[in-house]
Amino acid sequence: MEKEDLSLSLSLSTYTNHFAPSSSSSYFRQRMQWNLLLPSSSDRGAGEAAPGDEAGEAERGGCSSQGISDEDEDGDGCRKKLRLSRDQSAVLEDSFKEHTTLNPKLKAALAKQLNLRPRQVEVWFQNRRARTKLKQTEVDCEFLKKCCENLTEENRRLHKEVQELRALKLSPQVYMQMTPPTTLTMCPSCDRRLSNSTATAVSSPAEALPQHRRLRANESLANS
DNA sequence: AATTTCCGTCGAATTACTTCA
DNA sequence: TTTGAAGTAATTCGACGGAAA
Repeated sequence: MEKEDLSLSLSLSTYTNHFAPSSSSSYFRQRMQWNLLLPSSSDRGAGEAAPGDEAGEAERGGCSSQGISDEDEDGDGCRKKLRLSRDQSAVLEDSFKEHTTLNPKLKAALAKQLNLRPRQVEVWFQNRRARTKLKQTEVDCEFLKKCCENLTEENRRLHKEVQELRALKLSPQVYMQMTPPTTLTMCPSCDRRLSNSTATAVSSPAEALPQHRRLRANESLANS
């Protein structure tokens, strides 16, 4: 189901570390399950961040777009950036683990629970998907780089081998002692590779990468 | 049944802002 | 204190699919 979260942990951990929600994952998961069904008034909104809480920073700046009132959508046109509180991020994150896409019902429920506008929830999910994709791209890129290095090395080795064989051919004494090429069914290199091939998990990026993508494609299908 | 229009959502690109080293 | 980089919320735009007319 959630393979991509592996790749996400990189970026997200740096982000969530700001808020240091140590071991709060299960707490939030549970909380979300309850709250999505029973949005509680005790759930403080971002704008109501307690003093000393990191969430308080969300209100810095005077015209925060945080808060649920729809009248302040743009108003003076200022685009103050809110910082989602630790709680808000955790709930959204948990929700994203369940579904990477939103349906209108979930969007509304999350918005209500988190005291955000539905649009903000929508934007968060969009950006979150974008981050997921970016991370996956980085992982794919690293993998291809490794494959490229391996192939380069293999190519170098084969070139060397060809040179050695040519040298042998030019040396008559050694050459005459060799088995005629017509009876050579498999060169040593190929032979070696053949015996190794079963032990190689992934033989080419072309094989492995599509599998990456297939997994994710299946996941998104399952989520839709 | 086929076409058009509207609406909601998406991804991609970009901007604007915050935080931190 | 200033500055640049990184992270991310928000905006814009074009594409697409589904529902209604």
